[in-house]
Amino acid sequence: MKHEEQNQLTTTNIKNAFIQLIDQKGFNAITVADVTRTAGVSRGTFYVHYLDKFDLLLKIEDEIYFNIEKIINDNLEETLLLAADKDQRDVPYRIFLQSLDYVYVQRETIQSLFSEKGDPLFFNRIRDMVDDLFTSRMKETGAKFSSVIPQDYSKEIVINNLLNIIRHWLDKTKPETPSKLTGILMASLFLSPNELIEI
Amino acid sequence: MKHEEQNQLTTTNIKNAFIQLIDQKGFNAITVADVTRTAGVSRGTFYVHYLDKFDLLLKIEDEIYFNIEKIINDNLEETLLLAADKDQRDVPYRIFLQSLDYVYVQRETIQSLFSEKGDPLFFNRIRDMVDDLFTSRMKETGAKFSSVIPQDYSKEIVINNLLNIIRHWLDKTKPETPSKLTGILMASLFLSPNELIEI
DNA sequence: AAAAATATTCAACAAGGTGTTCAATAAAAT
DNA sequence: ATTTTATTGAACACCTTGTTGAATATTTTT
Repeated sequence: MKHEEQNQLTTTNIKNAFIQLIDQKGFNAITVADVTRTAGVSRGTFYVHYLDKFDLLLKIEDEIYFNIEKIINDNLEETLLLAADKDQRDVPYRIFLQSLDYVYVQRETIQSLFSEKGDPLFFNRIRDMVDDLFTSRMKETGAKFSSVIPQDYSKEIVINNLLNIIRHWLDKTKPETPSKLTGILMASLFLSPNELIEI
Repeated sequence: MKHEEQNQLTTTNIKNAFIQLIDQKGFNAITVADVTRTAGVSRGTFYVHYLDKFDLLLKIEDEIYFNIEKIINDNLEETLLLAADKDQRDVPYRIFLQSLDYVYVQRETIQSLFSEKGDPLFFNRIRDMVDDLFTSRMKETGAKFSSVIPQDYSKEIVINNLLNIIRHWLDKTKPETPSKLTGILMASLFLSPNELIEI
């Protein structure tokens, strides 16, 4: 086995063991010895690859974070090139669908990280990224938040609505297909809480 | 000083020191020695009152949890006694206002617990409580979630909308009055994300 | 083929936190 | 006057941490 392959194999084993342990006992309770025992490597090896368990967590999260960011950015750039009014309406739909396709593939890992046993800050980090992209997009298109209620609350509602739905989706044992959920997300944009309750 | 007063004083000092330390270094990084040093008591004393830092956290959270639960329950019971259709409409308004009055008084503590440095599970615990009360209330009144989108998503949106707004409120350096926020919460019930964005 | 670089293992280490225990002190309650 | 309660401070064994160094095996370079 080549050095690069060996390297790859070890870090993959460590990462898999780590996710497995998050589900079992939760991130906080994990020790480095737990991870190396589960991964079948020595404790010394762990410290060759990572500073500590936080560094390992960060590296797993970073990969997901930057992949999602790229998917959204690529879609936004494509849209700018077309610049026809008709195509602009598809933007959220396309972003939802392509992001969800990726999230669906990685759902076991993402679900573990998002869960109570995982890293609560990761959800916030993703939320802030979406928030930033959304905000700069609004500036570009000249859209503004309504002032029926204070603007910071409007923003909070719009962003959190989307991400809470996705988080709920990930928690389900039998999640809908990404395509189905994209439909739900699109529909949710036009529904008020009051309309979701029938008396 | 009487024994009971002394007891009270010590636990209060410990609790205050604990909240202060959550803001400073975050719950995870806190050691028992940190708490006792800040509170000005010996480490031995801490273990007389609490099992560990998790027990201390739980006791602080429990007080807030049960107070909020009581406020909501009292309002729901009152409403059942009146039973007139007109009064039923005020129910959410009264619950919001009275809950927020309490939350506002305790906002420093609650904000610390809800923050990234605090205990992310506490927000979920409050959310689940509100969810349970809301669900049983809907059964009593015969209300149902709409099926425009799957019902579990409808529920998710309604509950999270309210609690995310409150969390955002707590994060503000200059939060609105409880009365003002009650108005925002009531208005949010009739607004869809789409209506919150002006193109 | 020989030398150098890389990946891993194992054992040892000090440092720091954990939760327990116990003797000592002081004040309040009985 | 005696007992109960609250606190202190020190000592204890245990665990996890991150570091280090010597040993081994395999791959890469020369």
